[in-house]
Amino acid sequence: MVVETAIRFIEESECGVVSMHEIARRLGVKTPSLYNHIKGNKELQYEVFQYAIDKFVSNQQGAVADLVGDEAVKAFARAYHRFAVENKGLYRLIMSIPSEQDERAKEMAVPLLDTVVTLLSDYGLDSRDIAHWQRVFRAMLHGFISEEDLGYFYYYKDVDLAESREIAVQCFLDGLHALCKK
Amino acid sequence: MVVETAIRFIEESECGVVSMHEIARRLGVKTPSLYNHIKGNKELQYEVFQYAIDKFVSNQQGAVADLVGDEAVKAFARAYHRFAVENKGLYRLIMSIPSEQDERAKEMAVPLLDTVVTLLSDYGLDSRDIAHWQRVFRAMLHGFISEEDLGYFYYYKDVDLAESREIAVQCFLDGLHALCKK
DNA sequence: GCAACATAACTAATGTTGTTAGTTTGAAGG
DNA sequence: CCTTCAAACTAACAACATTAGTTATGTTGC
Repeated sequence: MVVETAIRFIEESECGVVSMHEIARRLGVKTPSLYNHIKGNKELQYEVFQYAIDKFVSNQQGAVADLVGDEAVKAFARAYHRFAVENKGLYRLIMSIPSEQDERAKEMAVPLLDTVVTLLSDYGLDSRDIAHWQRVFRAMLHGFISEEDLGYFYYYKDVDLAESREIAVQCFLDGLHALCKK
Repeated sequence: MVVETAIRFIEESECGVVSMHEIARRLGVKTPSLYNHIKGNKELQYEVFQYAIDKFVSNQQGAVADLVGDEAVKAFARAYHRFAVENKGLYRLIMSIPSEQDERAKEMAVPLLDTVVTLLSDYGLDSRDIAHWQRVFRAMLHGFISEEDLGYFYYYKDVDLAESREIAVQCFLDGLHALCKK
C-alpha cells in the first residue's frame, strides 16, 4: 500500500515530509502510477498525519494509564519528549501540517488535546483554567523539544538538558498547585 | 540589491521561505541572473536569517531597556510574542533554519540568547540555573507562539489567548522566585 | 579613442518536484 | 474467448534550483 510505504519512509527519514517520487522509488514504480491509489501529495500527508496522531495519542495514553496527579503529568511529559525524539519524522509532520486555515487538519488534531485535558481534570479546575493550563503545558512541552531539535539548546552544552526539562515540568506543576490552593 | 528584495519579500509573505524565482520575478529579471550576485538559495537564506536575528534582537533589547526583574521579563515576553506575530515570515525563518548539524547557523543565532541571559542575571542565579531557566523561558515563549501559529490553540476559542500567555509567564516567574528564596 | 576587462544581464540545458492526460497491459469474470 | 477494469505505463507541463556558456554594457588604462 502507498500509505504504508509513506509511513515507513517518514518513520525512518526524520524529515517530516513525504515526497511522491520517493515513495514511487521505494515501490519500484513510476511516480504517476501512485495517482491510481491516492489523490495527491496533500492527501498522502493527511493520511500519514492521521497515523502520526493516532500513534502519538495512544503512546500518551499508555504512558499515563493507572496514574493520576503529578505522577501522571510527569509521565506524560516524559512520554511526550520520548515520542518526539524517537519519532522525529512523525512529530515534525504533526507540528508542520495544521495551519490556521486548514479545517480538516484541525479536526484530525483534536484528540491530541484529550489526554492532557483529562490529566488536568484531576486537579479540580474549572473549564476555563483547564483551557489555560493545558495550553501552558503543551506550549512548554512543544517549545522544549522544538528548540532542542532546532539546535537552540545546544549552547551551555555541559548543563544537562534532561534536568532543564524536569525543572520546566516542576515549574508547571508548582504553578498548578498554587492555583488549586486558592 | 538581491538580499534586500528577499527581505522585503519575506517580511510581507509570512511564509518563511525565500525562492530564487520569486526574487527574480520581483526584480524583473531571469532567475539565473541572480547567481551573479549571490551564491545560491542557501546563501540567501543565511543573509535573510542574519537580518531576522538582528531585527529580533534589537527589538528585544529595545523592549527591556531601563527595566529590571519581573517587569523586564514580562516586557520581554510581550515583545517576543509581538515580534513573532508581526513578523511571521522572519520568525518562521529563524525557527526553521538552524538544524543541529549547521554550525554556521548556530553561530549566527548566539545573540538570541544574550538578552534573556542578561535578564535572568538580575535574579542572582548561578550560571547553571541561568542556563536551565533561560531554556525554560525560551521554550515556553516559542512553544506558545508556535502552537498558536499552527492552530493548536484554536480550540477553546472563547478562552482568551493573551490571558493564557500571561498565566504562562507568571508561572515561570513564580518558579524563578521560589528558586531565589532557597 | 580604442583595446581590455569586468559586470551583469541573457539563453540553453539539466535535474528535482508535483501533477494531468492518454495509452497499454494483464488478470478476472461472464 | 472476449470484455472489462485496475493499475501500470509514457509523454507532457509547470514550478523550482542550478550550471555553463554567451552577449551586451559598461569602465579603465594606455
